[in-house]
Amino acid sequence: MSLTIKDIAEKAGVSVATVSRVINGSGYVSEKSRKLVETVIKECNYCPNAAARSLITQASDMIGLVMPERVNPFFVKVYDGVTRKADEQNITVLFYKTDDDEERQGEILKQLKAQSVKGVLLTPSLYQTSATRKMLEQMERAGIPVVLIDRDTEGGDFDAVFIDNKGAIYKAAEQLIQAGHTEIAAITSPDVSRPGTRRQDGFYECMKHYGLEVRPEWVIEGELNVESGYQGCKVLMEADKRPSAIIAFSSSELIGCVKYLNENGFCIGNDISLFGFDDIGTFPDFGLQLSTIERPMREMGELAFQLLWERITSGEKNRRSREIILPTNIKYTP
Amino acid sequence: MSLTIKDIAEKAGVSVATVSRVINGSGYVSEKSRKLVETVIKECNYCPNAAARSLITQASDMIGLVMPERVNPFFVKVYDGVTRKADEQNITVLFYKTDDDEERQGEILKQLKAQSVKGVLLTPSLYQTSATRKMLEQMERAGIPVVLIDRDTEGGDFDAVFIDNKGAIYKAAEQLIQAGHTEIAAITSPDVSRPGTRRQDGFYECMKHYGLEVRPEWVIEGELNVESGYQGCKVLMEADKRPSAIIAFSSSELIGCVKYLNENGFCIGNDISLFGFDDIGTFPDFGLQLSTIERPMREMGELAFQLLWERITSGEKNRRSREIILPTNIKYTP
DNA sequence: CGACAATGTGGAAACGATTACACTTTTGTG
DNA sequence: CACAAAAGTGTAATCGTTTCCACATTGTCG
Repeated sequence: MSLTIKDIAEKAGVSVATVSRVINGSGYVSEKSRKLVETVIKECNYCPNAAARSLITQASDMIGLVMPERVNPFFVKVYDGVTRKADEQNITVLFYKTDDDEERQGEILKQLKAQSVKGVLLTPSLYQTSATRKMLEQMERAGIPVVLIDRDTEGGDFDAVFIDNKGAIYKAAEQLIQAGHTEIAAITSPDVSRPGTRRQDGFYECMKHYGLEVRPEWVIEGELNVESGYQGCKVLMEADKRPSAIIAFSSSELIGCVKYLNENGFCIGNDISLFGFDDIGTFPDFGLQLSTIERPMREMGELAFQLLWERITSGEKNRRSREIILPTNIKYTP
Repeated sequence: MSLTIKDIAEKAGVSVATVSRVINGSGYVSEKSRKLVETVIKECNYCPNAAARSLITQASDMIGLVMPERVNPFFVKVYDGVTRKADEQNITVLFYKTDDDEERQGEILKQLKAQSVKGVLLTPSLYQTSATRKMLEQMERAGIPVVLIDRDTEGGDFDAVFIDNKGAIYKAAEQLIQAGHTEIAAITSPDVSRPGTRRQDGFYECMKHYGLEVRPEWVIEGELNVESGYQGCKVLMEADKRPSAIIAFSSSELIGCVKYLNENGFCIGNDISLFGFDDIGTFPDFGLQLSTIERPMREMGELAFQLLWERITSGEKNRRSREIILPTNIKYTP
């Protein structure tokens, strides 16, 4: 159908081997041949067939990025970071979502291996079965490095990039305490995931450290969505005793709080202090007086890619696995 | 390295042809052989090499999605729509960004062709040179269908999905007029792109239709970013004669307006009415009284994929090219 | 000048799948 | 029961590259 290397060879009056050498810049090629072949290639707008090349070299110029979701702002920004660095190396990123479905995740990994990707960046699904384990082992054996993002996996020691979720909530609570707050409530994220439990740890640890009581009725279990933030906030504000500050453990819950407070005539930053994660935009732009915890999401993606790239290029040396824990940044608005 | 079809054939005691037939569900295979091969495949977790398959069939299970940016909320949502539908067909989407660079765009298209993608979804870069034209022609000839998204291209008639940008601004202005506004200002988007000019058309047309004057100093040229919205709003509000309503032609400019108005103590919806595109979240959640134009971005991606898919599966029949113009949805908040 | 390295080139064997073709066995039909 | 059609199987060619190897040419040095 399309032009092949053979056509180019014929047009240039050389052998396919020579054309190949020109394309890959390998082996000996005379200046004359090189120039000749190059002009023919340009003229014909020839582009070597990726499949054929991949088949013989047992490699491709792709990596896989496997995450639970695709539109969630957190993952979008991580994706952005990854592609920024990947673009630099002319690597194509295959972005797959698992919907936190283990089965699906296994299939995706299998497919990625079939595509001969150079490596895989993975945010493992919450619950783990053997399917993934099996595939990860196979990738390992096939020399396809894996780097984890944001979530841990049991067994297998991989390079990984995490966010300091515990420290984030700790710092947020500390900030509030230092500003004089003692009655602090939390709308948590579910503790099925590591990030979730770490955030809870941070909260309890900070409160304990400063000798403050954690009222059980002031710890509301959120569900990572706007609605649960709204309802949680409602419960807190309608209680006999109101907290003076609320920490929302996710951006959706934070928005839920904002929504409730706005609808019910509370003045944020005055009637109640709000703290939360911010994946959305910049709240101050909207005239909202609340404090946020900022996670370096893009940087996370960039680092993950770099870790992976080192593994890919270093060829199995350097076998101790590295774990990077990125600090968050507090934007405090009194 | 990995298991090949040959290994499976040996283990199952059949020929590679039979294994291949089982995998592809083609040709005659006895029930006995089928079961046997299937269990061996499952046992070994075998997955056929994508490159080899692609090489012989001259096809892949991928399509290309080529857009100016990757993190812009508009494109993210279109991407979401595309992948939703693509997932259903087990198609992998290669998402490339051009940065509105023609050169780059040409390279990407070339690469996509090298990958034997099944089709391409494209939002062409603003300025067009011959590189893209050349590649599009080549794709056409190679039987790779192309569907345009959001932006037009000169020459070549492709299937396309657009948003009714003219109607959007027209309806917005109309809404304001019917609510009694006569002094309406606009912060436009640059008229280098089709969507940009169409929006301007809508504004002028509506004002003309209702016999209202368009004051030149009330039409500020924005630049699709927060800063230009902020500055534009500032100019409008500091003028001797203030408009009673502002239409921002993009979401970033809208945020810029909100920011300026908040910082300077204006009450949105009271001192001034605001209308704009909304790619961000839902402003009412943040307690903001402003009206927005909602574009069906995800639907746009879904439709674009469907158009492409029909082209891919229908094999060159149905050659009149279709153009879909999607209506926007006005969320008016008095 | 002869030997040996360095440089340049092309032929042909891979890579791992699909599939046309030939062949054997089973089934169906009058 | 004969004979055609249908069902089942395997061999080998093929896709478009890369790369090993053999070979030819040139340059260098004792």
